[in-house]
Formats: sequence, structure tokens, C-alpha cells
Amino acid sequence: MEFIFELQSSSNISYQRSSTTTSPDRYIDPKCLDFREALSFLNEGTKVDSAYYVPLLQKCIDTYSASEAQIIHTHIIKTGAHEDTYLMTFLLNVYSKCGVMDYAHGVFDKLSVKNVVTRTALIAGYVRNSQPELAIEVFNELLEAGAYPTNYTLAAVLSACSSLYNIKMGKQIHGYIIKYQLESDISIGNSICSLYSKCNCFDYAVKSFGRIPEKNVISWTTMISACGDNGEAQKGLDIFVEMLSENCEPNEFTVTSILSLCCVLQALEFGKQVHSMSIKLGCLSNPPVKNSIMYLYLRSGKTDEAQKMFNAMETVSLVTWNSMIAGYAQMTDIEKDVVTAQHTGTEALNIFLKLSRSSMKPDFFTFSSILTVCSSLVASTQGEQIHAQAIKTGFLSDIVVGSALVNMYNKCGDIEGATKAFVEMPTRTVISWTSMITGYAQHGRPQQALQLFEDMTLAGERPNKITFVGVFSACSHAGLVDEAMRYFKMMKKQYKIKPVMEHFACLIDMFVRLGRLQDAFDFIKKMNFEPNEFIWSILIAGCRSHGNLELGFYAAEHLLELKPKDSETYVLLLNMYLSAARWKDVSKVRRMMKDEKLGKLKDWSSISMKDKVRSFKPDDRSDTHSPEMYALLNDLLDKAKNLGYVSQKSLEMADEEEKGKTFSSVVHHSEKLAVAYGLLKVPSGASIRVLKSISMCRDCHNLIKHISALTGREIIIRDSKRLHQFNNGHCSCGDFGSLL
DNA sequence: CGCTCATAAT
Repeated sequence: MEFIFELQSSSNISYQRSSTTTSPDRYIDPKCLDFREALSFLNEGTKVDSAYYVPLLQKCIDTYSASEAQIIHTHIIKTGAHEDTYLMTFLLNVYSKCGVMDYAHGVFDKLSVKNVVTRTALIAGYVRNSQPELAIEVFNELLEAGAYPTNYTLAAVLSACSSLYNIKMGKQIHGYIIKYQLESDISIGNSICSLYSKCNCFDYAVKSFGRIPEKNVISWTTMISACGDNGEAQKGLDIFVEMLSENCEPNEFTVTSILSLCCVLQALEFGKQVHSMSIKLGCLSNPPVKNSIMYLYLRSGKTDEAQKMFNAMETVSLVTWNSMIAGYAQMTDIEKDVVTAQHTGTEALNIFLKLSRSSMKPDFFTFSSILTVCSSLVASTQGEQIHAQAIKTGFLSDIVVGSALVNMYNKCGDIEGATKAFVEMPTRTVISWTSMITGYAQHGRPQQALQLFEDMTLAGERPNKITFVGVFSACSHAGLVDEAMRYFKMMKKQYKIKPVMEHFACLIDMFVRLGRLQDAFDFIKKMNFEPNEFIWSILIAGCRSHGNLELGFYAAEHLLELKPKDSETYVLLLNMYLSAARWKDVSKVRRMMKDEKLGKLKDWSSISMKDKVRSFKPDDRSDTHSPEMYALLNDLLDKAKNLGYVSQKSLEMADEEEKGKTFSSVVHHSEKLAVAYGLLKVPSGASIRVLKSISMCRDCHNLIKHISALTGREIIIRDSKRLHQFNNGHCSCGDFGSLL
């Protein structure tokens, strides 16, 4: 049987070297048979042409099989074919494409002839396998050897510079390219464009793109994703349209880039058109394309659509899982809508659970997304389990995962857990320092927060404006006016950070807590900002607490001028006017709420148990344990009264319209029910953690302080504005803030 | 002869 090599057109190998070995009398087409059969043929000791190995090696690339390549490698040595530089370059490339650079380098070391091509292959290998430093090293060796880089070499080296964000070296290479007039090479032009984009030189990227004489699909795709990377999403879509008008056909890479832009722009309709275009182009079967479409639907709120695609997917990669988890995780912003946050957060946790049960291993993307979900839901039980998993899989050392963990424990009100996670981080960033400083401040440990700030600056880390929000918040908790002013100066003078509204809010909060209302007002006059809703709210809450109604009314007038966009702010005003029996103002505020089309406050609390998230509305009786919960609450209420708790007639939670009903006591706000549920269901000794959609009211705050003392349980409630850690009758918030 | 450039997410 005679065998003639016939390479498939799809294959990018062309190997037609004239044979120096003896022609074998029997050949089996390695493409048509299985690997072992082809090898046993070799094992018979038949002398074969070097070219015989090529399709076998190609198969190793296709199946990403380094071990099979090794077996062939052994045969190559046995038959003496390793003297063939071309074959060995190919083998080097096989190892590189199978992700084993050690083997690839081994092949390189044994080469008798090391030329530009073999070195380029090695450089490209290191670039491909995320070792750009080594790629540069080999490039330097190439130069030292006196060789001239080819356009292949230069493209690969430019890519290494991109990965290292080394714009300096990139520019040197660019200079070389200009000098040798290689700029018109498409691959080089594309690489240059990509380099400038990755190094945040968007203008240069645009210019480089313009200088590519004959743009191909890669050029266009590079430019489009450059727009995405540099926050020019709309421009990316425009360039895509231009690309189509130039009759350049997009491929799967272009489609994924465009879909990513559609996510950023929330351009669902455009995305849908790209969806149908990808069908016409025949690239819908491409897994990344499918992923991107699914993710776009998810991010656009079309969860059913996304879920359908997810369920129907035949190749589910880790990226697919991560996309689903991240997509849901991004919808867990409780400041927007708690109900949605609950639902999507639970969904993300479910998907993570399924992933954990599959054979796939979560990576740092998965961990950081899912930890965000735990933070949002105050789900520390799940968070702890995920922490354990991160340790097991070795992703704990990742800096993003570490910060996400610190953040999770802080948001869940577990300051000990946060401290431990923080200490265990191998390296800390300004983000993790800041998270921890803010954590201490929120947990009512201002001294530790300030100490940590000192540690941070001593460690040489530069604080940013958010760090200072944490610092001021700590000063505010501790009433450290002089310290606060010192830090305020330090921020402006030493760190050249311009004060923003959040800073002023903390400082004003500090004066208010101390009862220095006039100082707070003076401070407002001194700052060159118009106070926002939040600042007026702090003042009004403070005026109520300190019984200074005149200043309160004054602040209220200013607040009303701003036409607040937040229902809670109106309720705060309403309560102030109600308690002063200023009925005219009450109806005025009510009218404004109607005009602004602001709905009622959605009082909503949830508690994350081991296996589920349980949610409660006010006066909720939907749980099977409701009778026990209400009995427990009544019992605690009686006991609290004996300890001096006076049930404040609960004021408006914006539910009641009629004046008569206004002072009716709404006994069972949602967090009371969630706490009761927790007392019954959470193992004794463990803390009870509750998430609440709006600010706690004073009455609930008061009662829960007593409950914490009566039951000896730590109760943590994170509401829409702050964290409350109740222990032995005290709360970490210091009883101040915008309590309704 | 062999080696190159571009994609989805936190």
C-alpha cells in the first residue's frame, strides 16, 4: 500500500521536505487511525520519513496531549530524526501549544542549530503561556547572538511587551520596526495597535490602526476590543459598523468583542442583531460566542433567556459557569432593589453549588464573584464554606480573592473573621487595607481603625480617598475631632487628595454625634460644596436626637429644595414633622412624594441559613414557625419592658395614608421577625445575621439591643445605611445615624 | 520548509 501525504487544507502545516530516509514499504495514514495503532507501527522499528511524524504531532496539538507528544518524541530520537531542525521546531511548537514550556525549552536546548525561527518559536511559546519575562529573555539572547528578528519575532515580542505593560520596550521595538520599514506588515501593525491599547495609550492605538494599509479581520477586531478596554464602547460599535461597510467579514472573535461592548452599553437590541448575525456567519456553535450571548441576556435582565441557553449548552466551560455566577452576582446590589438582590443572589449561590458538585474546579473569578454575593446577602455561613474551598483549591493566595474575603467578613459583620483573613493575606493592597480600616470603623472599633491606618502608611502603602472615608468614619465614631481635622489636613496637603462629599458627610456626622450641631452647620458653610441629600439627612436625624427642632426645620427646608430621589429621606422628614405635629408640612411632604412618583418603603429582611435564604415582610405570617416566632417576640417584649424598654409608638414607615392610622403601632417590622426566626433556628452560640432593605427604625433598634442582652446572642443587622452589631445591650453604631 | 497578531468574566 502506498501512502502519499496529503495535508488537509484546514491544516496550517505544509511539510514537503525531500526525503533523505529510506522509503518505507508500508504506510498507515496517521490521520485516519488511532494514535496507538500508529505508534505500534513505529514500534515495529520501521524507518520512516520525518514527515511521517507531523500529522501525529498535529493531532497532539488538536487534543492538547503533551504525553502523546512525549511518546512520539522518544521515537523521533530512536530513529535519529531529531537531527532534523525543522521537525524539532515543530515539536517545540507542539509542546508550547500543549502548555508544557519546560519540555519545549528542553527541545530548544538540544537543538544543534539555533536560528531565528527556532528562537521565535520559543518566544511565542512563552508569550502564549503567560511567561512574557522569559520571552523577553530569549529575545535578548537572540539579539546577543547577532541575529535579526523577523516580522514573526517582532509580533511575538510586541505581544510580550503588551502582557508586561512595558510601553518603554514596546516603543523601542516600534522604533526598530519603523527603521527597518516593517510597519506595513499586517501582523506587526495589529500587534502595535494592541500594544498601545493595552498600555492605555488609546490615541496611539487609534493612530496605529489608521496606519495599517490593508486591514484584515484581526485589525478590526483588535481596534474594537481596544475601544472596550479603554472605555470607548460606543466608538467600538461605530467601528464595527464601519468594518461591515468596508465589507470585512467578522469572525467569532469580532462577535465576542462586540457582544462585550453591548453589555457595557446595555445595548440589548444591537446585541440581538449580532446574535442573528452570528447565526448567518455560522459561528454560533463557537462556545465563547454562545457564552457572550448568554451573558448579554443575563446582564440585560433576560434571565429566562440566559438560563435557557445555559441549560441547552453542550460544552459548558468554567467561563460559562463564571459568566452565570458573575451575571447574577452583579444584580445583588441591595441599594437598588433588595427583592431582586435576594433572588439573584440565591440563584448565584445555587449555580455555584452545582459547579462545586461538577468535575470542574472554580477559579479566582468564581471565588471573587461568589464572595461578593455572600457579602451582599450577609451570608457568612456560605461565605465560610467558600473560604474553606478557596483554601483547598489554593486560590486563597490570590490577592483579589483575599480582598473579597476580607470584604465578605466585614459586610457580614464578622470583624474577627475579617481580621483573620486580612492577616493571612500574603500581600496587602490599598483595597484590603481600606476594607479593614472601614470594617473596624463600622464595627465601633475606631482606635483599631486608626492604628491600622498608621500601620498602612508605615508599610509604605499610599492611602486613597476611600481610605480616608474610613479614617473619618472612625474619628466620627470615637468623637475625635482634633484627630479628624489633623487627618483632613494630611489628606489635602500630604496626599493631595481633594475632599469629596463622603468625607464631609463623615465629619458632619462626627459633630452631630457629639451634639455639636452648630459646629456641623458651620462646617457645612465652610466647605465649597452644596450639601447633598445624605448630609441634610444626617443633620435632621441629629437634630431629632438632640431635640433641636429649629435647626431641624431649617435643614428640612434645604433638603426639600433638593427634591430627594430617595423614599427614605422623605420618611425621615415625615417623621420629624409628625412628631412635631406640623400637619401642614406633613401633607406637603406627602404631596412631594407623590409628585416624585416615589413608592412606599419596602421593608424587607432576610436571614441566610445554611441551605437557604429566608425572607420576611412586616407582619409576615407565611412561615410554618410563625406562631412560635410571634410567641417568642411577645415574651421578649415583656421581658424588655421589665428592663425599662418603652415601646415608642412607631411613626410612619410610609405605609399609612390616614392621619388616624399614623400613630398606630406597627409592631412587627421585618427585622424583628427575621431575628425571631434566627433565635429559633440558628444554633445557639452562633451569631444571628440579618439583611434589611431600609434603615432600621428607632424602636426596633432599641428593642433589639434589649434582645441581645436578654438572649446573650450577638445580633448583626446590616441595613441600607449602616451596620449594627448588637451585643449585651449595645450597638456598634453608637445609636446615631439616619435612623428612621 | 518551521515561528506571529485578535475574543468572553471580577
